[in-house]
Amino acid sequence: MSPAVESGDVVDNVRRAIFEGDFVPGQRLIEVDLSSQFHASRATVRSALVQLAGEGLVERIQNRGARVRAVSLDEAIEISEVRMVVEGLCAAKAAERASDQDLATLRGIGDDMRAAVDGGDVLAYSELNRRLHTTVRAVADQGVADAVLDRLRGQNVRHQYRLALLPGRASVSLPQHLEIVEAICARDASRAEAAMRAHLASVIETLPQVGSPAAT
Amino acid sequence: MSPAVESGDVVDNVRRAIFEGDFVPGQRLIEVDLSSQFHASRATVRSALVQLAGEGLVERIQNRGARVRAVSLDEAIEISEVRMVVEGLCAAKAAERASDQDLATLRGIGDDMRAAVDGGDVLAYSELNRRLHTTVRAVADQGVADAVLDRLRGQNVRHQYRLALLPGRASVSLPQHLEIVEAICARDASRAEAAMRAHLASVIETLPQVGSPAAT
DNA sequence: GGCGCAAGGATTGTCAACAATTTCGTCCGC
DNA sequence: GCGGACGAAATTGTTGACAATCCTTGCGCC
Repeated sequence: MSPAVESGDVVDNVRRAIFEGDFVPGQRLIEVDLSSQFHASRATVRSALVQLAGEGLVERIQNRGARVRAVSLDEAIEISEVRMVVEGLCAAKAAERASDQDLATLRGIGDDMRAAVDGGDVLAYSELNRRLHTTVRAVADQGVADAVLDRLRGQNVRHQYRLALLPGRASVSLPQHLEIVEAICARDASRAEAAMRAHLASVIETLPQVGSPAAT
Repeated sequence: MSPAVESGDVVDNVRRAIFEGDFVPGQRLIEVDLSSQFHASRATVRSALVQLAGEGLVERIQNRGARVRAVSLDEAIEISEVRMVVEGLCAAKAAERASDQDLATLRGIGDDMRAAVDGGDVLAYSELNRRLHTTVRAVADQGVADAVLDRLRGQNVRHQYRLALLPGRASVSLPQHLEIVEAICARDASRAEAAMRAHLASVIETLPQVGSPAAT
């Protein structure tokens, strides 16, 4: 059916299209095209583009339209540096605030990670990686940090994604992940922060190897 | 004159109005009112509100319009916690990257701060405070961190502002500021980070004393 | 007197048309 | 052959009107 589409949907659709690579970095986003593609009015699309520009996913230039923002390797590194300190903060908060239930969840993720690496299941490990970071942030219950991280993650999904597929990456990051879990379970805030920072520092070191992301 | 007003101007005008207290937290921002006040079309105002919502200055609810976002004390603390770690990162980067010229500038600010506190010039000290943080960020040359901090600062200007006026605050923060300068001048990244974090931790501790900001 | 409820006003969301700007191809002069 | 001016096409920016939604107010009913 020709769907009735409201404002928020267009934002979500375009965002998802960018994440999934349907719109590649640098690609022009022309308002009429999007409006026909998503069955929304041009005003709706326009508003969506303004919002996405605010999220840093889209670059808008006066009278010249919008395009998918391309993040350079240098910028991806800067993003990861900020992530490092903010996720470090979250880890510290998580160590302070985690309930017994939370700790059990974290330990479970750690165990599953070990199993995934043992079994050579890269995909499962990647998913667990995502879940560990998400859980730490949830436990930290730090809304501002969470919002900042969401923004930053959106901007370099492409770099992140390629990182997980590097051969041998898992065996490097597994002990780091386990150390994060242990530190939080020990309710040692500064150790948890240090562990998270060490992990992300290692990610940053690895980033140049994956290089600038090309098309899918 | 009835001025021709373009999109970006409305954003700037509304942002400034919020900063200067012309629009108080919680106040509704009605599109037609703003469009007549700033001599812009409603679509332009609308776009500006979407953008400001992205900056966190304005809260927009579906079909209910926009209002100036009120940040609670709790949220101000969270914001400052994130600032603490990100400015810490900037301080560390600044220590690594500062040129001799930069160091001279920082030392100059430090000296002026000492003088301002000696002379009891609270206003000058407040301005120097702002300049020290700005300079550190500039020297760090970390665009992403800079953008994050800009966003965060915009959200709690009101809290920040009141903090500087607390009696006796300057004598507490002066040595912290000087330690930041010294650490950067010693090109000691981790010491600089620690100094910056200690300073902002002290700010966070002080925040509850200023309380929730009332109207001007 | 309090409560559900409908009508009215106020405000936002959406749309289509128009104006302004940029971009790109073409043609002319050199 | 090459550079610059001209013009058409493409695209964005703006405007006014209309539709949808929410809030308020006043009325009837219990």
